[in-house]
Amino acid sequence: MMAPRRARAVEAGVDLRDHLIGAAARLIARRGTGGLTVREIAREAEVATGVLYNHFADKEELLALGLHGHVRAAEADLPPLPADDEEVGRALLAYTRRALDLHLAIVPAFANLAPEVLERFTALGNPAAGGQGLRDQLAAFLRRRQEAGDVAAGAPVEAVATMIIGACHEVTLRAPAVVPEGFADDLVTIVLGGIQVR
Amino acid sequence: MMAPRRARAVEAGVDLRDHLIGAAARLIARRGTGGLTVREIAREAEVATGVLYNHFADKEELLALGLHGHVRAAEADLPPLPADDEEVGRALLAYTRRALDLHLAIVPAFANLAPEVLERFTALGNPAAGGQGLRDQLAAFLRRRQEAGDVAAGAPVEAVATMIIGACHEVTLRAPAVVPEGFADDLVTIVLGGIQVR
DNA sequence: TGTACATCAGTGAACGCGCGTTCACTGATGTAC
DNA sequence: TGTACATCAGTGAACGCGCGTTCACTGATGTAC
Repeated sequence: MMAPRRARAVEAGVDLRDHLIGAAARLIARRGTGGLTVREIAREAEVATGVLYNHFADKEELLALGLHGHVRAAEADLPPLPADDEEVGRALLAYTRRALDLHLAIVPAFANLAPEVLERFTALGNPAAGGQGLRDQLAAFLRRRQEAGDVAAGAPVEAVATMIIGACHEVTLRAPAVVPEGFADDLVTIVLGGIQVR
Repeated sequence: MMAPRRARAVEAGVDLRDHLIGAAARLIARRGTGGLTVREIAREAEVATGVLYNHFADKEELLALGLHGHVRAAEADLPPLPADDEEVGRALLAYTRRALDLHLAIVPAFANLAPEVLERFTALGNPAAGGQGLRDQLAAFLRRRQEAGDVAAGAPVEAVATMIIGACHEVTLRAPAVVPEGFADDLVTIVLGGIQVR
C-alpha cells in the first residue's frame, strides 16, 4: 500500500469526502446554496480549496451531494410517522405537520438553486421518505386507507397529496416563512369534509 | 430644450426605458432570469450595453422591472374571471384554471431568481390581480361567497385559497411542468366535498 | 531499531474567464446669428 | 435659408473583481535494507 497524507483538520477515521459533504450540508442549512463559493466550503471544512477536486468532479457535484445530505439530516430530525391503523384524520394531520416541518427546514435551500445543481440533485434520487418523496409517501398512505374503506372510494387521492404538499410549499416559500395559526388542522378539515353548504 | 440622440434601433415615439424593460421581459419569458447578462439584454434591445445605466441603477433593478412586466403580460393573456353570481363550483374551477395557466407561464421565471432581485420585485408590488395577488384574490372571492351563504359558515377559506394556489405551484414547479389530467376539477371536487366516507 | 527513500493526498498561490460597470468619445438634434 | 456651434444620450472598448479550477510543491506515511 502507498502512503498518503491526512488533512490537518480532519480527525482520524472520517472519510475526507464525507467530511467535505458534511461541511457543504452545514453551509447549505445555514444560508442556502445561494452564493456559496468553493473557498467558503473549504474554509468551513478547514481544508485547502484544491482538495475538493480530488473528491468531486466540480462544485456542482459537491453542492448536489451537500443538499442531499441536508435534506436527509432534516428528515432524520422529524418525529416518526403514525401507524397505519391510526384514525384517518389524526394520521393525515401527522403527515401534514411532518410535511410542514420538513419544508420549513429545507425549502429555503432550494429557493435560489442553480438548475444544473438541481438536475444533479434529482439524479441522486429523492432523499425524503426513503427515496419515495413526501408527496408520493402521502399518496401511498391515502391509497392504502382508501382500499381499507376509510377514504371515499372515488376520491382523487393523488390530487389530495399534491394539494397538501403544495400548501406546505406555498406557506414556506415566502421569506420569512409564516405558518398561519392552525394551518395544518385547517388543511385536514378541508380535505376531509369540504366547504360546501349541506 | 437640449438636443439628444436616439438609439439606432428604437423607433420614434417609444421611451427607451420601456423598450429596455420590454427586452428584459421578453428574455425572462424565454429563459428565466437565470444567467441573463446585461450584454444579452442590450443585444435583445439592439442597443449598447452602457445605455442600461442611463436608465436603471443596476442590473437588478432592470431585472425586477422586466419580471414585473412579464407577469403582467402573462396575466393580460388570460380569459376574464367569472361573475360573482356564477355557481360556486363553476366559479372556483375558473379561478383554479386561471391560477394554473398563470403559474405555467410565470413560475419558471421565478425558479432561479436571485434573492436581491426578488426583494426588488416584491417592493414593486404584486403585479397579479391588480396588485392583490392571485391567492388574496381567490380568498376574497371565497369570503364574499361565504357571506352570501354559498360556502359553509365556518370553513377556513384562507387555507382553501392557499391550498389551491399551492397545488398549482407544486405541479408547475417541476421541469417540465406536467399538469395531471383533470387536475383542476379534482382540486375543486376535494375542496367542495372532501374525501371522508359518509 | 534506525536511516534513506518513494509515494501521493493535501496545499494554496496563480490562472483565466465571465460579467457588471465605467467613461472617453461620437454624432444626431437643436439654437444662434 | 444656411453655417457654426453646443448639448448630451448613446456607444462599446476597457477595467476590475470574484470565483471556479489548476498544478508545482510539501510533507506525512509507508517500505527497503
